[in-house]
Amino acid sequence: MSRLYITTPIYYVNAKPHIGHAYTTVVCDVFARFNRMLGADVKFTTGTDEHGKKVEQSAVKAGISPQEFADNISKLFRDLLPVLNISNNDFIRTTEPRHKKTVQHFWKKLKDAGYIYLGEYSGWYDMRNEAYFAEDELVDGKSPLGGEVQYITEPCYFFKLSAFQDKLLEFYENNPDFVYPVQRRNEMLSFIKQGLRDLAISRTTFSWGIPVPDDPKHVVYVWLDALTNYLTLNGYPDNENQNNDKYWNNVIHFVGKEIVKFHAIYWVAFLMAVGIKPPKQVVSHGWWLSEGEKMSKSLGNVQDPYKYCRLFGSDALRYYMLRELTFGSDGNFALEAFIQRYNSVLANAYGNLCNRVLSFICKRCNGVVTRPTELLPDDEKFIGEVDGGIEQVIPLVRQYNFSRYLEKVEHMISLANQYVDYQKPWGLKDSEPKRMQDILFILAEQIYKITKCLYPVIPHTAEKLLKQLGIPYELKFIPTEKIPDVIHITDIEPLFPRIDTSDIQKLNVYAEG
RNA sequence: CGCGGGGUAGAGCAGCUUGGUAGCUCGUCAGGCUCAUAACCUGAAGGUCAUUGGUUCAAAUCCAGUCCCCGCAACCA
Repeated sequence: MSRLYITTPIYYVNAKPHIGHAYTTVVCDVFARFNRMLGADVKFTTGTDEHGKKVEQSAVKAGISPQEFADNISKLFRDLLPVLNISNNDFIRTTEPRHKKTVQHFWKKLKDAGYIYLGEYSGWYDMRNEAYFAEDELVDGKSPLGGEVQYITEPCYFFKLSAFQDKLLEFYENNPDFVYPVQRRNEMLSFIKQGLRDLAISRTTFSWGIPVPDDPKHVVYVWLDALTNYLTLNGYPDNENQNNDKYWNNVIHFVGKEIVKFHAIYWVAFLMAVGIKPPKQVVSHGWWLSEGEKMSKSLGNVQDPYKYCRLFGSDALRYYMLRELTFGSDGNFALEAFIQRYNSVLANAYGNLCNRVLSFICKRCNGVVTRPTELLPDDEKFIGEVDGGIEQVIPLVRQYNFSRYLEKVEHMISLANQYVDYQKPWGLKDSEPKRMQDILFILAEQIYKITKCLYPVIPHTAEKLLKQLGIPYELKFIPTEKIPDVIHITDIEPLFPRIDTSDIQKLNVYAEG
């Protein structure tokens, strides 16, 4: 059985979760569920990143301890998981003892390997942005980030990143698919080729962090701290030999485009330094704009995932996010587009298809249909097209092409609606009742297959439909999967009730309140 | 010569890596059906794929130039 270890980044607790966090998590969940359905043993993890100066400052501002502050926000991230129906296997907080232990162990390993040295960092320091700049980088006496700067010297541990330039290039050469998509890979390559400078990996200007072993004046740089979570979650250091670990041999890190560098360069170098195999792939996605503009707190247009789940259900949000965005690119999150997709695809095409077929079976066949003894050419054509669709869907998901995957499924739904219209079972109830029930059975079976395809994206509704069909959910997924020879249908209800588009304003008000 | 993304039917997007009938959703118009969540099905109109030039038997797709739009303080997937 193939194993897979899928991770979200751990989310920084400086602010509450927004639609972007939800997106990354949902993408991972869909990928995890799909692979499980194909028979993989999937470990899927997420969590929160809680150390660092910004959290410390925010806590001070809020008048509480950093730990309390982190507790509060971390809870919002954790509580979002069931709301989004996420199937993660673990949730980590960087403030947990198990993680502290891993980070300190990892640090010692890096040091023993000779890749950490004590030096000092001096330069123009932008207090607000916690970053040093060279003289020639300053703009009008301020940092390029706009903050006031002062010249300081601070003792600091460094990681010899410069020693990994050639090794990284070689690694990229040997693993052409390491960074997805290819544009991001090219960015990484040019970054490496520009020349890598040693990385400052400790801080002394604040204390909210994991103390450096044997030198507790320093705390570990947040990114080193955060990245190490992937090891903590895989049992390191108790499970010291990660290179023989089946999960570790198939790690896929899903990340937003802004943090590719940390995963695809720094993290790889850290792991190389201690002799642990780098991840298999870093997969990066784009950003959501909000109603056409960049999402930001100051613009007040941050999209709240809780709101959409409350209004339309998590399945609808999951579907919209995966279908709307071409994976890897930026896209626009808009209520109107959300409702349009919901109504046209989930309500009209899919929901109505299920409803028209199942209620027909209830009304005309007393809820029971049995497998036909023979198929007509039309039936075989239809079934063949659905099976063919499923075969196309699998590679699309493996290639992270979620929007085209759903487009394919939408096409399969359309084929089913065509089949209903063309076969006109309602015209056969008196003349050819046998043929009528054959048609309905075939439809029920294809609906089942289509629903299986949709399951990773809309797990809640998919289970509901299977229940209506009276078929227990099984994880396995075979393109030519068959349902039982006799189907009993009971308790039908619409899967996705139509949204009244004239009520958008009201919906907004309701959602805010 | 700052960096990056983008310009494809009325709107929003896919296709561009691996050149070869321009595709999807919505909208519009005209039919059909009546099982169904006023849903479904069929057909039609609508694109010189920003622009110029080049390569080629053939370019939305490759190459070069030009124009235009968006992002690049912080928060942050």
